[in-house]
Amino acid sequence: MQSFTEENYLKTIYNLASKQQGEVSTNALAEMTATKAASVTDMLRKLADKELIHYKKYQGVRLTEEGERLALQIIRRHRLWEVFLVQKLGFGWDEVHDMAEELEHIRSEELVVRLDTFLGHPQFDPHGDPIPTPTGQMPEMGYRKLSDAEAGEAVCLRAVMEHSTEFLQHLNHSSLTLGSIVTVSEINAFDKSVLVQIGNDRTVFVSYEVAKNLLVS
Amino acid sequence: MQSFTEENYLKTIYNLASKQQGEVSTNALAEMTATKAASVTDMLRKLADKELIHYKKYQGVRLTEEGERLALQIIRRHRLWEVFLVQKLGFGWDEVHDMAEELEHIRSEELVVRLDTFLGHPQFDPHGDPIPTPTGQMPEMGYRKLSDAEAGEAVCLRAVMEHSTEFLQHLNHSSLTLGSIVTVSEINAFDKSVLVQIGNDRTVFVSYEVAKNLLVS
DNA sequence: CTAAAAATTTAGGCTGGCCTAAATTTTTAT
DNA sequence: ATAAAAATTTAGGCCAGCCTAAATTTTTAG
Repeated sequence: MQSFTEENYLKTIYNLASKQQGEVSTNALAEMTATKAASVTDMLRKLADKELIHYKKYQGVRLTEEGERLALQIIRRHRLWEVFLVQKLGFGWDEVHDMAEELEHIRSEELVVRLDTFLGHPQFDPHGDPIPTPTGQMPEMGYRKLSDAEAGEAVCLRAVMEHSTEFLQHLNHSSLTLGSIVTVSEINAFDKSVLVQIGNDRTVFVSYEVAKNLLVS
Repeated sequence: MQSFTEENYLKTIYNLASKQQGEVSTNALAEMTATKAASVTDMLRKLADKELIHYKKYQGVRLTEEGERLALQIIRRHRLWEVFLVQKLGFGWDEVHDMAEELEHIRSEELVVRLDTFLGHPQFDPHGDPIPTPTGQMPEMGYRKLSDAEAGEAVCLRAVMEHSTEFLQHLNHSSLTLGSIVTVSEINAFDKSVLVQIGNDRTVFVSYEVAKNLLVS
């Protein structure tokens, strides 16, 4: 049985690893967990002793199979609770992260099973992220970034890569909603910003910074 | 802001205080929190420093107004989550205590407000305990114990005073359900056990130990 | 290729919440 | 009234998870 803190490290290692290739660095973990590198090193020794990570000094870190299984279990819980908070309690997608961060640690297999059923076995959380299966598989979505689309293309907004309140509220203001079909009408050659058309009437300016964090298909 | 552990002490002090008059003892707290008396003393000093309890050495402990407000807030959360687990997720009333024990510590005012609305502003939890109001009032129910009823009386089962899985499962087996009207048909003079009639056909034996933990009106 | 910079680990220390053993206070029984 | 028993507190210590400062290793720049 892992502590709250150990679970957070596993989840964070998974999330960082999925954004790059190779090992995850101590510093990156320190930044994500809002602690210092020395504290991370302590915890890595502990997780390595429990065989939840592969760890060689100075060489970064990688989850073991068991570590990945646990990480995916925690991410599954997190995403299911986010669905609950948005769909059942009516929170905005920009409000639920911190609460889900706490709810994900509630220790009960049965609770997750029943929550999943109650929610109708959702496939995606409110940010478009796929919900890992009960057996610990992360569905591969094969989305592209909006910033990689070509002018003239019509694409569907599928997910966000950035979960901060500020980013999500910015999308709210721009009427950029998951599930919308948008047409890329113009790509600025200088700053790579994008003009997209939503429906027939509305044209929205999307900066490169934003477009890089929007996944489409 | 209180720690998880501090919240548990406040809740436990409230619960013990409501079952007796006067101050709550260190030993009683040690038993309820499954720790040792010395550890309780440590925590009492801390809570007294924060002015959440009135505490004089060797004299037992009592909540301050602020302490009681916090305790009732935690109890409110606990009972709302129990309603959620039973009514929305379909858990049995004998299965939800430990999960609610964790859920009650999730830190979000807004979450409690929305959960309450989602559940339709319930007045009682699945064990018949009243849910404290948002402003921190504990509704007074004025129930009696079944063990205090007289032969011939018809009473309604309202709540249980013991929340252990074993006790609740025993009630399940005996078809003693909250809301049922039962008639006390006989009180054994020797062991104070009770025979109650449920509906027209069924007669159930209720030991004094059980009758003492059933509240009726 | 090497020296400086960056990243990481080690050493030693802190706090919260727990423990045991010993000391102290209160209660109970004679 | 007082001695024994029970309850409580104090003293000192442990572990998890964090910290800073110093030491070490790796990476990078010239």
